[in-house]
Amino acid sequence: MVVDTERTDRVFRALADATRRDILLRVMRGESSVSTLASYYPMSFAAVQKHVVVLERARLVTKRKQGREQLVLGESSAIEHAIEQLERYEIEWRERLVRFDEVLQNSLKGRKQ
Amino acid sequence: MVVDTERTDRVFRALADATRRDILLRVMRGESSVSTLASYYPMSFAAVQKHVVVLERARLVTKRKQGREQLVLGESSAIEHAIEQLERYEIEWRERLVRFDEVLQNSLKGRKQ
DNA sequence: ATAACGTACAACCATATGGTTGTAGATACC
DNA sequence: GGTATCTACAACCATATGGTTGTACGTTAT
Repeated sequence: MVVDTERTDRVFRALADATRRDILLRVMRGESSVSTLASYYPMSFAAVQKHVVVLERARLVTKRKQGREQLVLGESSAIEHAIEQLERYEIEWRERLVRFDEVLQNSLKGRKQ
Repeated sequence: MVVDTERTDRVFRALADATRRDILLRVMRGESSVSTLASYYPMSFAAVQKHVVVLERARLVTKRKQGREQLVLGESSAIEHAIEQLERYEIEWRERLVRFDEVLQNSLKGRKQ
């Protein structure tokens, strides 16, 4: 079950930065050129361009060339992948609660006897 | 809306490592001492202890002392926090699809006239 | 043709990260 | 008491990360 860790690593790593999360929100609302994105943040164009590369490698965004611009667009599948990963933990949690409940039930039965 | 970025950073950062994700799965199944956890991985006790600290700072796990052992337990609220964050992106995505659909509908109406 | 714009990428820097070994303090065992 | 176990933490190292500036190249505008 240690499949896909590379991808999962990259997705969570990409999401672990506030600037990248903000870029992602913007490009899920609609595609935007890299320089337009750069104009929103108090850092150099190169820094923003690097953030886009990180998002791209995590497959959270895609780019398409239009003239001299590179338009960045959010990709929903990677988000879904991340949510699926997290839901595994929720499932574990619920199963744990169920087991706890069983133990509780058994101990109550024990008392009644 | 730039609230809570520190916490979100820490949660995603903590999840961006396969060893930490595995530790998290184990301690959501049931609490475990740090040295027991360490026995599962091909690295030093100190390395695993550091991973636990990272999970702890992200509030993905809690510790409680029992004798000389420190028992680590998964915390569901941080996972839920992370899922909530990700669902924001899903919502953006759906809204984007709705807008796209509206544009499409309008262009179809336009043609009919 | 030349200037301006948008992008990519290299080189560099400071700091963070993930690992190591070693040391020291509590607690449990004999 | 003495020894083994569990944990925490410091010091260290190599590499990754997030930022910078500078350069090069293709595209658009004058």
